[in-house]
Amino acid sequence: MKVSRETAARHRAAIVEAAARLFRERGFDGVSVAEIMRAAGLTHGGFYGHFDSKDALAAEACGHAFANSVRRLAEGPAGDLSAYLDSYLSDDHRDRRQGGCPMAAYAGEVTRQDAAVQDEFAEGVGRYVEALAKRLPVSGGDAREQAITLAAALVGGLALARATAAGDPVLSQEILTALRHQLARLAGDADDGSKIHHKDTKTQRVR
Amino acid sequence: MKVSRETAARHRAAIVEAAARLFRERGFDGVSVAEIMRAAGLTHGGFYGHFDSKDALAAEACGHAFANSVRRLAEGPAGDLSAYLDSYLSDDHRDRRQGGCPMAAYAGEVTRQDAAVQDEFAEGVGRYVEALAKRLPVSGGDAREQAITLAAALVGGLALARATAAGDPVLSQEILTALRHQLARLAGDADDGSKIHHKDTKTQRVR
DNA sequence: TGTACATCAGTGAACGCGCGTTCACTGATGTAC
DNA sequence: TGTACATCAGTGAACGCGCGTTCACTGATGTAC
Repeated sequence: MKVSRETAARHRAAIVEAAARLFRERGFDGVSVAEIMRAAGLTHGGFYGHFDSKDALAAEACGHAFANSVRRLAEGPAGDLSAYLDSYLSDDHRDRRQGGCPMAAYAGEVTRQDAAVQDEFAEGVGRYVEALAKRLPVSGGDAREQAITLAAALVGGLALARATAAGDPVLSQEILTALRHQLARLAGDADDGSKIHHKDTKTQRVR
Repeated sequence: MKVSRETAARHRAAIVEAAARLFRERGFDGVSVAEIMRAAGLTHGGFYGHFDSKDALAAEACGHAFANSVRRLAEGPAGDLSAYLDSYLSDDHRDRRQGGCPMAAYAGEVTRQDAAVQDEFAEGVGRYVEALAKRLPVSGGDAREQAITLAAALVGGLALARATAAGDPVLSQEILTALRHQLARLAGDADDGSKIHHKDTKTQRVR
């Protein structure tokens, strides 16, 4: 049966929302269109009234996830990343992928997806790096290089902690702990040792 | 038709070899059993004479890839990782996934695979971290933490460079370059600036 | 060493299944008068 | 404002396809004598 335009718009948003969560939890190819529609409270047949294809939805869901992720990052205080890093490297972020970092969730399989998904992903990474550079306690051209390195360590660390969680839980935990320790020096928190911060941004240490 | 036991053993090895390459190139779920058998020069029907299931092959292929990866890492000189890092973060490694790092290839999808694959993966990560710690220019308990952080940055950096290669080739290149710059200070190469190496391993800098 | 036959690695057709996508249909919405 | 009807969002059965896996068959291997 037909529903009001307003309801239809809400349905469309619910589909994107459900897809963004399910895709991050189980991968693009691990979730069926029918499953997404069910999660949105609808039946699968109506899907193609909202989207041209599953690929088109994947691209939009990717953009949606990045928008949330970058907003959360940009909202924090400049010059102090410690709270953000601790939350990114938390057990909770490792274990509940649905609302988590789209880079850690999608990086491995985005190359096997539609070009539209790859475009959305690359744009998201660009915006994430930019937002991260702005929150670093350093500035200048070096901030961007540090932001890229920090992003890589976060994404790789979270991905490895997740991937080893079932096979070797102790190692998984050790990965998160090690990264929290080692990356804290980049975070710019005020409570660490005395002569750690140099005026020369190039001497910023990891440990 | 029947073949000699010797030939059959060679066939089995060829299947594992082909699987290890194809799985890294296109993911576990992106390659069919028939495709692997074709790559090994056989037909798909004979597969189940060698392996109980596709999952069982996936686990063995994962172990095979890690064995090669860890051997390559362990072969290099202790105290100088610069050549290894440059090769890990090269365009070639980004573009030819078939023989590349199993962590970067599998991390994203291993949680959706059989338990045997997850076990093999976790064990491989453990051996990789151990081998990497041995090659760091520092020692003691801190070496292990640094090895984990370095591994995370390498895996995350390579994964992000690959994932953005199609959508934003400039960003992809920038990621590799930034990591080569930033991680060089951990590599222990002799040709970098003067007062960079402290006796105190805890002051090892990333930049 | 040579022969006779049981073994079994490999072949290719066939299976059941879940997937993305299509389509005829339904009935509430929203427009034209 | 009220009525009549065209529109179109959502339903659920059906499609074609590729997948992992099974199986009857083939014929070279390798063993028993």
